[in-house]
Amino acid sequence: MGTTQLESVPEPKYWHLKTVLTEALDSEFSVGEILPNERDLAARFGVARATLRQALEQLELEGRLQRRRGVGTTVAPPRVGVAVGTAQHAWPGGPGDAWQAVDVTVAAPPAAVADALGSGRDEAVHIVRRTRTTHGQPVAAELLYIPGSSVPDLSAIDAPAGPARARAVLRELQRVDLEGQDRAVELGSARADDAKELDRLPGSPVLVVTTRFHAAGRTAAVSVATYRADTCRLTFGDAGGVEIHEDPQRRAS
Amino acid sequence: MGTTQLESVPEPKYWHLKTVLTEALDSEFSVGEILPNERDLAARFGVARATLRQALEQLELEGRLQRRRGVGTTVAPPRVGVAVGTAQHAWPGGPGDAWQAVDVTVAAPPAAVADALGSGRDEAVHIVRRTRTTHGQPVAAELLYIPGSSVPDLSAIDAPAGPARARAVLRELQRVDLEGQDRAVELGSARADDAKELDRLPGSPVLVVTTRFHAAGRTAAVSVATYRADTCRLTFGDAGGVEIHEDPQRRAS
DNA sequence: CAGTGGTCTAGACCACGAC
DNA sequence: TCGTGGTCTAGACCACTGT
Repeated sequence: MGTTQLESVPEPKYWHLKTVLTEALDSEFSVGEILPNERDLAARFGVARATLRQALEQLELEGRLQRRRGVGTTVAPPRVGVAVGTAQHAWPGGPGDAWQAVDVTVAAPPAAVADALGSGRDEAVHIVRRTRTTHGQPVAAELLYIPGSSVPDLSAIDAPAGPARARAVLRELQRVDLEGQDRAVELGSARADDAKELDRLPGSPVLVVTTRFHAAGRTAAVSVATYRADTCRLTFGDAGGVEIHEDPQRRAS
Repeated sequence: MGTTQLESVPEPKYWHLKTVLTEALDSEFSVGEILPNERDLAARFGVARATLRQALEQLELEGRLQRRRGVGTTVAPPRVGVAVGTAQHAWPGGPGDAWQAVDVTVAAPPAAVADALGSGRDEAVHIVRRTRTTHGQPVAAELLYIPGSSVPDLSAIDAPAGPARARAVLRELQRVDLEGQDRAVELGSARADDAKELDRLPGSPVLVVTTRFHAAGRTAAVSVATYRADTCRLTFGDAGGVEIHEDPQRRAS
């Protein structure tokens, strides 16, 4: 008898749906095109709307679709390559920095950040909020934690709250000798405040990039940047080169 | 009257649930502990099981929970820091490499990889499969695409299919002068084959690390590595230093 | 076998965007 | 006001794990 494993592991419907939709996206749709609404699509495929949504959610996670409440579902453009590893050994806010300062506050950081900074858990630090855009679209929101000991001359600053004051704090930072930095990338979900900056719903998947800046033999600042996982591909260029513009996981047609 | 935005934006139930569960995890549960099953939890919170699951899914995405069919839901240990940026300017398979070769085949790569290699879309390349484990747990699966032109002396290899032959191909690679490499990280979902290696369900979120190796003025190899997003934090150490062991997004208690 | 998480259904109502 | 995606319900059955 044929021991060829035939249908012995039935594929979930949403998984099969995803495959079908992926192929349709590759061959029959162009970037920006609007798909039929979820109720129509579900009816067309003969499944419940929840099942159809499970497939759409995965495609959105993979950056193939973009869904907006009140508008519809559109075919997403290829992910944008966002340089993260460039300008190594440079403080944030230096020349060529891709970020835009928003404001600065003084408050106690999250416990994990306080530990990284080696400061007390209730010790207040400067918290600079910055955003990053590419092609006019917001791609990342950042919180930059700077202990007062890293910017000693801040007392002279009299800029009012807002971007001007944030930039003033960053300018002070440039005066310190930066010895090195290290980074970590992990998956997270957008907090309410970040989601707002990124024009996404809270809970959307984000790539969290944590950078520690070392100076004077200790951690002088910590940056926690959240990038939109649906639209971004983080690039770490060790050597100059052209960007990969297509999803390497995407199968050959 | 009071323009203080009071409850004008009601929080979704699953979002509130997630907050409550997060706090409970922080204060009342320890790593490895088993949570009540989904039906009981849903009843306890007075919501439908689907709503409860929406909260659990996000917590799993954030690496706080681990769910296994037929077993239950457990409190996940903190994410493992996995070094990705170390041993720069070294071919895969060199000394100190954390990967384990599984086998090697010859086939045409996905279109995106073929483009990166500058080879024809139907041109076959060597495809080395490798896996990576930490603390006994599988954390990543890799496909390494090597054009025949990068390993010219392969004809002499007579190792049988399997790990031995894969290692032989990698050994040939070491003979070429590596000029540089660049990397990209993005969010993806596990294909069926990778999911199996990673002991996860197909579609699970993964961090896809694409590395291009440059030699002789061209791209000599491309690696596509998929890391379990739930258990891994990818580290790019530019400077020696201690790892951050806690989730920096996690709020202070 | 019993118990768990995974999939699926057929509805309902809500929040948002555009007109 | 209308159409969209987002949330939620109360069930059902399936696939897997351990005993």
